[in-house]
Amino acid sequence: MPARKTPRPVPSARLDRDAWIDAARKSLIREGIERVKVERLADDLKVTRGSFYWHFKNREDLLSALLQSWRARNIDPFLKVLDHDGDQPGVQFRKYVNLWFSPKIYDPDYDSAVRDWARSAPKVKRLVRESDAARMAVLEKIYLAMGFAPTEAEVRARITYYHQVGYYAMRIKESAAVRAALLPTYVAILAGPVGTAAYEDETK
Amino acid sequence: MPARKTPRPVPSARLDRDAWIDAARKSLIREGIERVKVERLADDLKVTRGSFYWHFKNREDLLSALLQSWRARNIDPFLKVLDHDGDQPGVQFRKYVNLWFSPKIYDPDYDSAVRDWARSAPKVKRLVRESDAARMAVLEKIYLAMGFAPTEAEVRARITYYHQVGYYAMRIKESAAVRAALLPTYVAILAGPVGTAAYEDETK
DNA sequence: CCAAGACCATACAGTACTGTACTGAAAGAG
DNA sequence: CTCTTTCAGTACAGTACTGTATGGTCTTGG
Repeated sequence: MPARKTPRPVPSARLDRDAWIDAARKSLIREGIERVKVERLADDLKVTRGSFYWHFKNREDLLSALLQSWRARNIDPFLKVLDHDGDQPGVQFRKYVNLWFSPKIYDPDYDSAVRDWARSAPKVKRLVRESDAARMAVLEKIYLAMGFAPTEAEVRARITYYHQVGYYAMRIKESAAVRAALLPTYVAILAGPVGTAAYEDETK
Repeated sequence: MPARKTPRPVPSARLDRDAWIDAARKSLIREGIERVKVERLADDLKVTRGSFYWHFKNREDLLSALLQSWRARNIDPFLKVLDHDGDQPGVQFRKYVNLWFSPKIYDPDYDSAVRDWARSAPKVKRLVRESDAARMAVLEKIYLAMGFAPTEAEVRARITYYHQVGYYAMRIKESAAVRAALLPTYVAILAGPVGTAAYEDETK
């Protein structure tokens, strides 16, 4: 094992696996999985497909790598919200919601595109279903900690989560200002007086 | 669709435009627009593509016919909820929500599939955006009539509508019983005490 | 400097699709 | 019964893709 992998300042324009995966991700988001074609990606990257078949066994290989990259990137941040046991529910709620406003961490278009992909790919469908369940369970725990009764906590978690999925599925492009202006009303309706109080405590 | 065609008792197994559009719709819902191919549809319908190119100019012609059929089928019912001015807001709300539980009238999978299609087709994107705005405006009017303040009516309309889009985007398959059991809690959270009272008045 | 790997181009074979031109058959109107 | 319309099959040309085989060209460690 050569412990000395030179961290070089990009001397060559040559590609690695990640370059292809990245191109595939962009294409997936813009045009859907059925238009993620080896030939087109090669054109985008200004190389021939010869390069691709050196890095990947075939198209399927690329797609499963792409799916793994999505998993690593768009799921974990939501689960980590519960990591600090000392946090008040209001803080956890705020941390969770803030992720939806943090494009550097969480890319909702990527989520929507993978969700579309799941339509025709059972493997993808399974992974998306698991991810949704995991992220929704976090919300439900937060609502429970806020003091809502079990059924109500479940329904509030659903409404909050589905609402967010729907919002991004609709691909609305609103300014951050507009979203921020409506946020307090959202919190009041979804988290109730308890949530609002806790939320405001923490934003002071 | 002004003229009335002869109501024939299906003497021949021959196809008309609608047969192709119907096959296209099913394929769209199951596999996405990029897999709606003339060749595959011909296989499904057990004919050759010779038939297709008699009914349609080309593939694009089929797709735009498909989009029109979606529009006629999945938009109008929601707009008609406001037709009877005499209805109480609670009644209108119930009528609206009931559409989501009426698979014979409204097909949410069709909606989601068209929404996916919109990703890569600007024309579709525009139509979907208009449809969403129209259906959401109906909800907002209902909430206003219930007595909510403008901003709150807007946010409640958003939450309700996005939530529904999200629910169907996630392709959850729950029994009607489960959904019915949670419905009162949904109504209580989304429509508040006012909506609940009106809703219950009308379901007695 | 030079051999070994890492990366890319070229050429080929094959598949799935679109669209056009033409031919064939079957049903209803006269 | 024939003629026209309506629908479907056949044949062809062309495009966009996948995947394989093979050879070429840089880069780097020894």
